[in-house]
Amino acid sequence: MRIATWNVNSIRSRIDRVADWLERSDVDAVALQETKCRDDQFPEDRFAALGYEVTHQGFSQWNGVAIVSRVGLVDVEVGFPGQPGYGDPIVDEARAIGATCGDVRLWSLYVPNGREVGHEHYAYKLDWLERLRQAASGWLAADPHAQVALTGDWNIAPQDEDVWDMAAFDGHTHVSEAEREVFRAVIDSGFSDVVRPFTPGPGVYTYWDYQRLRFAKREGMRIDFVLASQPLAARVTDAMIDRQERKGKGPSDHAPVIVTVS
DNA sequence: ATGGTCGGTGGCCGA
Repeated sequence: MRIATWNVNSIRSRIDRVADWLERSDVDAVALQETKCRDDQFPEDRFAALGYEVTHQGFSQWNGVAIVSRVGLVDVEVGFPGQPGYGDPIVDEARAIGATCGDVRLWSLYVPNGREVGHEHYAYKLDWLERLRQAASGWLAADPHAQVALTGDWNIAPQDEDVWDMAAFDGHTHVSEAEREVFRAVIDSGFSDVVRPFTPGPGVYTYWDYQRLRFAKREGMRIDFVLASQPLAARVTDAMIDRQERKGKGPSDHAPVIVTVS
């Protein structure tokens, strides 16, 4: 079984590329982020034509998460228990959706960006991650054999080598100690990054800003992760970051991350 | 050269 995660930066503008990629990638279940559409705008028929079921949560042009699967898609959970909202008034955001695909409990997560250290959105990001950690920790406590994959755009570069130049990020989000601390706390709750062992750095990234020729200059960030519960991690036989998908006409600014599970 | 690009939108905001 092959599972993947991909921040597509608008599913409507990317659908042709995503469909082409699905056809040749032999991926069974994909978590998508930043679909940037409402449920009724999601191009479900394009996935159905390729033999994939879809579940999606999207309210507007912001955020939006989906799971696409050809190995079953059951027990859909929109949002995780305790997931915070944002804004004034506080409203729910489409940033998390879970489903069981095959025997894997797959989560598509779009962690809040944070905007600036000290910003209201930054506090929201930290709270969101801590709440996620609490929920995920609870799932493992309830079932030590749970096959859980927390996948998505985490908007955190956990190590210095996960950005091309730490000096460029001095004082910015994604690299702050508070963000790294809560990311480590998720790991310490019983998950592991199952991609890194197969894609060692430095200089290995999943995201490259559209601006300033970042991709051509190999100046990226590693912010998209597949964190697997230990029982699932033990089954992982391969992983890759499909950076080919960052090339060509009309790419997302993120590459898909693919994991092979025995 | 202190910007540079995308996406969705609607006459900017978010990334």
